Amino acid sequence: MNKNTPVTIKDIALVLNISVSTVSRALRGMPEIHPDTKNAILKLAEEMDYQPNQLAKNLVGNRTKTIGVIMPTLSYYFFSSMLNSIEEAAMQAGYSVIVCQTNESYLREKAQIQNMLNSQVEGFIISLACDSYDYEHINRLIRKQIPLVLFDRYTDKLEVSKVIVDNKQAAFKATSHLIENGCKKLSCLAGPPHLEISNQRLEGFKEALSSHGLLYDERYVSHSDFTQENTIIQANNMMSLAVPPDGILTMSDRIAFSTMYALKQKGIKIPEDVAMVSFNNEPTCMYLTPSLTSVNQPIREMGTQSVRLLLKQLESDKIEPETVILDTQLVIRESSLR
Amino acid sequence: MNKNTPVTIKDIALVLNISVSTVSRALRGMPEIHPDTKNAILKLAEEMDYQPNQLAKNLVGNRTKTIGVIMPTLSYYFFSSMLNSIEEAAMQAGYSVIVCQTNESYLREKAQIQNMLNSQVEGFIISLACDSYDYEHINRLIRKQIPLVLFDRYTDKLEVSKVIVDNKQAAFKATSHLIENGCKKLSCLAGPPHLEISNQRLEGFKEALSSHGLLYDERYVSHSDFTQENTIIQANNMMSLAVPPDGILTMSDRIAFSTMYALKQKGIKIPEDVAMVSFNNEPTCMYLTPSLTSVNQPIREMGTQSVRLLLKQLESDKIEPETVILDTQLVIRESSLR
DNA sequence: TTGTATGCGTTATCAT
DNA sequence: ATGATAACGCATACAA
Repeated sequence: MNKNTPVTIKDIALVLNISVSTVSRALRGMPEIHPDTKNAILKLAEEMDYQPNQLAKNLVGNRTKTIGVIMPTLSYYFFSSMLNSIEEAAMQAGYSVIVCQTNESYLREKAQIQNMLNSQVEGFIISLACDSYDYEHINRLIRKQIPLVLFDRYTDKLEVSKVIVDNKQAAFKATSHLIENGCKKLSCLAGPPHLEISNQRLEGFKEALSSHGLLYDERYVSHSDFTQENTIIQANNMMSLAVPPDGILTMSDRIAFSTMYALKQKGIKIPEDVAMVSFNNEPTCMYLTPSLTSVNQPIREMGTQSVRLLLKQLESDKIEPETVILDTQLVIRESSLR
Repeated sequence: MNKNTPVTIKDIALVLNISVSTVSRALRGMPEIHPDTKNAILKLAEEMDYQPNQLAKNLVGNRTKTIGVIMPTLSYYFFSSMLNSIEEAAMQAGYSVIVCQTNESYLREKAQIQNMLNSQVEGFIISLACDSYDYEHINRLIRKQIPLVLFDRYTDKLEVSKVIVDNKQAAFKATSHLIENGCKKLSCLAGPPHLEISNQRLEGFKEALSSHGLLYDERYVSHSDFTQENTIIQANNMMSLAVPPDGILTMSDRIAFSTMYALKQKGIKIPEDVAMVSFNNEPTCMYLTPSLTSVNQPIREMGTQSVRLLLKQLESDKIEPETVILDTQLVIRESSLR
């Protein structure tokens, strides 16, 4: 027996010598149907191991009840955890989810959105790739009136629904915490400069400095992608300044981990020589020595809200873009206390 | 303007007053077509922003060129990294990938496989959930002759293609390494007992003991799910034995991280009091203090091989199950050296 | 309660 | 080079 072609309602109808519509109705549990026929159909379907073809269903129904999720990567807890939360919320609403990773590539982002569109996803939840320097692909979605929500990696250049945290305020709190713990010379290892989220956090950093009477010095700010190699180089540069910083704010735990590694190699003590605060509060933070102080984002809530905003667009006839701004908590651990 | 229904080849045909078949041919770049008509069609398609409906294509073609990947979770580097590697290999072969996470639940595994099946995926790459205690859902795939590859979390109860590492040997090497570094009383924090992978590693652990003249003592072995709470309890129990272990083999970095955390709380020094070796070599291993010795699995290679085995089944008419066993490397770091 | 006919968007076979 | 028509698997309006 070769790759057997799947059994269809037609096959069932043929065997039972009835019409496909009757089979279709029975299988979907429609009311107006004779118990006997219904039972016969259900029994045979079971025996033949009938599986409905979702493609066909979706095609005729012109609905897929599927939402597409675009992630920069799934190799970081923040995003994979968001995915979990989105999936759960979506499932509760009767939607299923398909995901893809852009690996921070604009091209892949564009291509994947296109693919999902062709596969008839009904809406998108997107966190932009690092090098998404233009937004034409997103604008197309908007023009096509495809429901859409951005989270975390958003941009102000688009009029869309977003779920974000108050990044400026979070960075302000984090930086103030460093200052209050005695840091005088602060450095910021930021993310890519064209990421709005990065700039917002940098703003908060600056404001904290000035509101505590400290001077902002550009030489103490560097922009990194999230790679380990790059980050280590930048961290080392920073510590080689004539007056090295005594406190560092990193904008992602990924950056922080590499930085701590670099400092450790050089025998620089955390928090004694340099205090550190970071963003994301990945589980790894608590496993490090010293454990890492980090800004927690309410991942579960972000997932729920993203789905909520999307459903709102999905289920009503278009609606104003809406922005949900959630609170963060600074989770204080050893790396910033002295 | 309301949620505009997508433009189809029919719409294009209508506007140009030609037949849909001509449009279809032009769009697919078939040869026998007049340059003028072709250009007109392409131009209009562009203008109307036509997007082919993949559902319809797949339905008529009776192919989706899609493979389904079932992961226990994506929140661990090993699996999310495998996903990357699978995606890359699949893409090269012209297949796309859809993923889902079972969250270690048998029920979700079963349901998700069913969903993907209904969505006409052509084959599966699966790593079994922790509590997949029966394999009937997998057996159905086999009976239906759906191409299938298991990786990492496999079982010997199924005759299917697998991509795994030599777990017994890896555990043997890891354990021997501990013994050679002076450990006399070894403990093993294993995974769930019904996971073949867990048992294989336990075998290797035992063999290493006996081949070094050490006694195997069941009290020094515990089985944990991968949760932090559970692991911490078990680690603490282990250290409360009359003669606590001076070396611990953990079967996953997730278990190791929690264990190290527990030991740190109790002021137990690693590696001085207890040396540690683990499995998976997640990036976090190098960030810990002490850095964690861990068994590396060739993730990229595992992904490539999984796809290769799947393609083999996909593209020929059924083939004998094949098992690929890959080598591991023990990456020695501070946690095991003394 | 059941069957017939039509359509979902696309490809493919056969004519023309 | 182009068009008409059937088909993919299923749902549904309408008839019977």
